[in-house]
Amino acid sequence: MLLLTNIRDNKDRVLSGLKKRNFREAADLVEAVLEQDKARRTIQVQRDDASAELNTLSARVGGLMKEGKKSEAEQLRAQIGGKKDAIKTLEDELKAKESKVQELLYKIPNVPADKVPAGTGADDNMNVHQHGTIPVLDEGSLPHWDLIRKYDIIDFDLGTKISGAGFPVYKGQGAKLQRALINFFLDEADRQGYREVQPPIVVNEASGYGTGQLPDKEGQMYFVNADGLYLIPTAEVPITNLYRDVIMEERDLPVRNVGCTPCFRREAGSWGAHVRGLNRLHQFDKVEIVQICKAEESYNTLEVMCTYVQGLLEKLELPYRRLLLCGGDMGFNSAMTYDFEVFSAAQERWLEVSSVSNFETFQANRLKLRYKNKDGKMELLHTLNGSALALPRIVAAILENNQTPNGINIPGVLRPYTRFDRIDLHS
RNA sequence: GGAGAAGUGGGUGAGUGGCUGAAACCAACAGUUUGCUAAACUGUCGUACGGGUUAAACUGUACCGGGGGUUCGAAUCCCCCCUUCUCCGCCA
Repeated sequence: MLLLTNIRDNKDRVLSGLKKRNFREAADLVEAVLEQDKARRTIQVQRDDASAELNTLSARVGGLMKEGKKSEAEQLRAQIGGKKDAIKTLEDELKAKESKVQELLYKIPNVPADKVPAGTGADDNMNVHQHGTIPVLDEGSLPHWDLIRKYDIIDFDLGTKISGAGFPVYKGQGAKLQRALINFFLDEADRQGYREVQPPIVVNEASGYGTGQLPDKEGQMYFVNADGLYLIPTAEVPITNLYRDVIMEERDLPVRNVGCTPCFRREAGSWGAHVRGLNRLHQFDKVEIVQICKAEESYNTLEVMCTYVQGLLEKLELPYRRLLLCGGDMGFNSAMTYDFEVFSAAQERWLEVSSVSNFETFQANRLKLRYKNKDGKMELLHTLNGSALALPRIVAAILENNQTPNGINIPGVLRPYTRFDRIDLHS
């Protein structure tokens, strides 16, 4: 959520920023917010004045009672009675205006950072870094959805039976590969100084609002009706919400947390040609890094997080590229996002395996996540997060890129974790 | 799930209808003193949204777990909800 004061004071900057998102309603929404806010302030002045008067009169009643001037007190009391309705009305109007302003603010996405290019979609993203060589596969090489069948390591049919489409069952070496990747990612993060956390994977409504999944993406989350809880779409939600309503000590900054959780995505109506196999699932595991830092450090932090993600991909020996997302392709909450894509050789496609974002104060404003700065003033912190990494597409790329006639080679860095070097038919 | 108790500022904790935005203590911050550290002393010490000002000063309202209600007036009384603790039950 944007800061109202920011919209008020920097309207033009906000508007030109939002333009990069190709967000058509921006101008109307900003106008509407400012208008409603102005009306709100007018009402607040009236309400405050009326309440002040009531408070003064009430105090006078108290004084008269004390002095024993009962009849005068009674008189005044009767006089006050009539004013209460007016205050009540103003109070209600104020609340209505406040929620109107709030509602509008919820609809305005974050303002992209200066460096973010304008654009409407994936074609306008900037390829800012590429690494590794695209493997050339032998004749007869298979896409991962065939490989998992051949080696019997991931089973979609079983998942469909017990849950539904998009809930695969990992078996044998497939399950071990998953576990190996998770441990590898967590160990790497640990080495970089991230604190490991295991948060709940269902969250309440307030948490959904805190990180911005609500009200925007309500339909994309699984919802446990009986308890009013949402299954998390990413560990970002619980881990960032750890800091909701928190005033940090400066000495405890920056906060660096890592967690691995299952992620649940309904992805309603998004099934199509490119979602076969592991490319898009309803449930998958992801290791997420989350940082909270001071405003002046956040873009440096974003860079550091990206470098870290690149290191992981290089250790896994996967060819990848790093994209700076254009305004039109960025998520609602983000001010700047880099996507990381690995090349999946049999599909001959780039697959997104990580998204690293700086939200600036967009989440912190909702979370009320602040610290007291040098001047003793409350200041919103910046939140960032990134996948490090999402499992399924990494698995897909490893399987496809490393396939040989004799089996699938496990990247060297994972072998201490898998305790096998190759996925083959005899295991 | 059943019974009881409790939720106050960064912390401990006082406060059962007006003089309480809230005592006291601790922590924190600034300063004085001291050869350093420590101690002592003095002062400051909530947040949000407004008004006001070039900026301040100054000033209004709201907030004592959350939401309603009673009252001229609520941290204080009433109702609902949430959370925590204790006991019982159940259970990986």
